[in-house]
Amino acid sequence: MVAESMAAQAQKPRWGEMEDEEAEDLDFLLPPKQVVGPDENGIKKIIEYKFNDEGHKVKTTTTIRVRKLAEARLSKRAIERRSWGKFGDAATQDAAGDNRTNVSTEEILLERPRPPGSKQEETKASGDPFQVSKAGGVLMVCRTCLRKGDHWTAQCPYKDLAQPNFMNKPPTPDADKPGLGKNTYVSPALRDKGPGERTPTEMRRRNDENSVRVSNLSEDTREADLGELFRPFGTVSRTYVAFDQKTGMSRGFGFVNFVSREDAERAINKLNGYGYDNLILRVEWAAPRAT
DNA sequence: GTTGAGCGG
Repeated sequence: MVAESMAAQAQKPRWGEMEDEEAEDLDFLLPPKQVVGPDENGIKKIIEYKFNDEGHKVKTTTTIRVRKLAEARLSKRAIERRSWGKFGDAATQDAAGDNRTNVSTEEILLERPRPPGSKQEETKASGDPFQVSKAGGVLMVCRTCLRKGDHWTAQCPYKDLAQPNFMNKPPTPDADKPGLGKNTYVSPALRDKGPGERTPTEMRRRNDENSVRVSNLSEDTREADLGELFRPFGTVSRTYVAFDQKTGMSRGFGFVNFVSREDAERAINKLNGYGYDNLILRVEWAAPRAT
């Protein structure tokens, strides 16, 4: 049965193979292909024999110039490296058992994966940290200074303090913290700070004073673009593009905050009226945000 | 003409 089908196949070759088989048979009668060179000038000759349409034997000589290593822009070091043996993991693994290439399963969060307002992410019932902490007895954690059980964010003593002098001279609202007697040495890093708390310097506060408003943005301008545009003028602490809550479309304006007011001023002077994405940018000091 | 999100007991 098996032999029969094999015999049938041998007698009746598939049409796609016919030409190849024919050629193979004829090639057997021809002199073998010769390759000469390449010589020191990179000249390589290939001599082949074929049958033309009339069945006559034809000799074909092909001359090609092979690129020398130097022409391929390989440095001497690179040429030398070609003779090295494999090392590292590659020395003990063949191509089949290659585990040097991995597919990453890491989650990469996109900047704006969906328009805001569309309900897709549901907070799991047990996933809310505040629900858990309430049940666990931890009541208040201030988001500004991370102090626990002391005050809420809105009542944080640091909340309304002015930024520059404040950083040089930290206030001491909690001098009576347990374990921090007045005569005990406390390292500068931990001064006026309990475990898990933020020093005033660590607290990130928005600095609206150096806030620059940018308007007439094209609708595909994103925060990263604003960063690139304004970074040359100085350290940018924050960029923001206003998006419509419902449509997710840009509202055509945004804000850039600078660490230094002077940098912000230079950016305003240079970029106001600047052409960007076929639009004329408007750059000015931002008014204090509405409550 | 157009000025920002989050934030609770």
